[in-house]
Amino acid sequence: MQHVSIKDIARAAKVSHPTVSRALSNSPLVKGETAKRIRQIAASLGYRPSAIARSLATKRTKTIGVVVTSIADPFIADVISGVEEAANDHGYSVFLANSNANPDREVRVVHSFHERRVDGILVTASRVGALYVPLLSQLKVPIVLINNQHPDETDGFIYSVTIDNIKASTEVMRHLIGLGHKRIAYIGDRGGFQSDIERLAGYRQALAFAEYPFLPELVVHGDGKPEGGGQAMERLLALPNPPTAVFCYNDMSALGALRALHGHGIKVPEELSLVGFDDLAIASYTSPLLTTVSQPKQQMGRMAMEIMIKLLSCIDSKTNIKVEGELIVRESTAPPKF
Amino acid sequence: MQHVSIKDIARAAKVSHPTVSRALSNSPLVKGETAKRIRQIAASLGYRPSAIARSLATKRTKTIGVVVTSIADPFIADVISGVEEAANDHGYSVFLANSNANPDREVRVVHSFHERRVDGILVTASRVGALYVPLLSQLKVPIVLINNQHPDETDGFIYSVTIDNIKASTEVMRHLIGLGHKRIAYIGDRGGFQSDIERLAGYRQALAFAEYPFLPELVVHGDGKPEGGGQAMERLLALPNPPTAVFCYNDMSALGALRALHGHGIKVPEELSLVGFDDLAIASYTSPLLTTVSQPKQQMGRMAMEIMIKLLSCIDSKTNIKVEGELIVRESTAPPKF
DNA sequence: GAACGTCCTGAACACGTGTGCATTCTCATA
DNA sequence: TATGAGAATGCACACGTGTTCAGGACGTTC
Repeated sequence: MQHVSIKDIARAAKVSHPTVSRALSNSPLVKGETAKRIRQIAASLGYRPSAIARSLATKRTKTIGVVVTSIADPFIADVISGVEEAANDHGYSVFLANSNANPDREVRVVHSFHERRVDGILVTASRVGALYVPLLSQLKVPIVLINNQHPDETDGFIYSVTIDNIKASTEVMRHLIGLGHKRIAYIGDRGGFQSDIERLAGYRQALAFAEYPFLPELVVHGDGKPEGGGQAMERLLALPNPPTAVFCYNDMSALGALRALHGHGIKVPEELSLVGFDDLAIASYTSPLLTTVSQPKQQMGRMAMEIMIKLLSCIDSKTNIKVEGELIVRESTAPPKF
Repeated sequence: MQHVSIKDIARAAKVSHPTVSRALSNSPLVKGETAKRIRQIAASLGYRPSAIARSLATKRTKTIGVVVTSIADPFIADVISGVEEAANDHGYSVFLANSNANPDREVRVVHSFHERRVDGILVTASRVGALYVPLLSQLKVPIVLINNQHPDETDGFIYSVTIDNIKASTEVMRHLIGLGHKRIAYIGDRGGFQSDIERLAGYRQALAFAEYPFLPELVVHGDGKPEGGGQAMERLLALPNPPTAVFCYNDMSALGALRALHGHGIKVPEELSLVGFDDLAIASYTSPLLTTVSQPKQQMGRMAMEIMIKLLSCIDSKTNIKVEGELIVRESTAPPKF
């Protein structure tokens, strides 16, 4: 006999197993004295209830499936950290699965979650493509997206937590404009991510507000990674009239840009100002330290999980929560030199 | 009716539910023709078997619990990535839980895994304290440790995957000694981690082999994080005769050391050589690029999971697997200047 | 002393799947 | 045609928990 069951306890206590079940769930239906005795016996036998059997009976697994595009992404890792913590606090466990942005794998992951009868699904930073939404909705399970990278197809059953990209982006631009910069470039991402689109929108709004012209040649695209950021920066430097400040879609792009600048012997921030986005740990250890936008990553994960738990308790929640980023001014920005 | 069950299929196919069960598991006991018809009906009804019910019947959940000290640690995140991938490949799902090195939480996590009847438990980079081992062994479930930070208390039922710290460490030292360094310092960790002890042992072995004296003042302790690394470096710089090369317990410590050196205007590697350990992504984006030891992080995770799966298939496996690190020489090491 | 209400307990069943065993069906052989 | 073997199927139960309902024990009231 591998595990002790409530029947074993029942035998030892000379009662029936439903009584044990009730005693252990502190039901008022069982006499205090008996309940106490049963609980003592359960403890002495080292009883641990089977979540499996309980799930089968109650049709709730207290389990959340979390899909990530990559766990190795430090941004996502932080978010997951908050997700797991909140889940644990409420007695939920998380199934972690990464899709690697691979459609086949995404399908397998969702099927796996379905078979395991998760109570809800959390998706971080995914594009939730055409393929994905019907699959998910078919499960009839609450879904919360974190930093959704798709316009907005909430049919009412999809909830989300995202950062207010436009606001954060205009704040970055206000900072640069306030320092006196006039030729400000934007290094974006390539894939048409929603966050990229919004940050670019903020960039343009701020330019318009300051009555600066929007110059298409100052918007170039990387790939969200250092390689692409470096290449994008090279293209900016090759312009007849290069920018004096560059706002990058994310810190990884900024890292690549920084390396390219190092390679050209261009001093940051004396000759060129650089801003990132995300405030990854690495941003505090570059030289110069990177000015960037901090997102409350752990908190976003926690909020997403708490929305989920509310939904599962049938407490309705706000559909789309926007959190605010915070501009962290470090050493990579300064007034232009002339 | 939320989910379709094999009974629903049985009704539609006018057979009994055991026949459906057998047909869907490709049992040879059911006639090919009938099996095909049943599978078609199952597909058309969108049937997904309940892993819960199956687990209850078979007493195997195809589920692995993974305990980490922190998901936000980039090293661990990479390991987990390999773990999850291997698990997915074999039809297993992973429960992720972080302990934050908090004993209360550790206990809760293990209990949670126990109740969920996981088939096995994976622990990364944990100290597996006195509290922990009996708890885990009590579950009578295979356990695989990754980078275990505790001497060795494998009572036969604990398996592990670790890096060969001593070998990697002596290789680092051979590199530095080969460059001509004679005063080489070691910035260690504080907690008495096994990996720290072993890397220090490799340091001493290499010194002995080269017939250099071991100087206690050249061994200082940080905390495995940039702050501690920086402070440790400050102490080394304050010595009457500072080292010409510094070998750091890990990249995070090296990062802090590098900042301290920047602060003092000491050029790396011209005036002082610096080596890290782990080859975190960040090591490729510092300036200068950090010479360090690369560990096959994802692969280690994958191997650990594959050992686990072997164990669950009753195929015995090597108890302790050691993988080799690789010295990555980048820009932070050079011959001493005099 | 009977009727009634309250409090507690146990019997029976449900959840969805897997499996040992008995049973039926099919077909070839005697 | 009867018999047997072997293939195909169904019956019954198990897994561990929760829940509904019926019923027993006990005390109170008329």
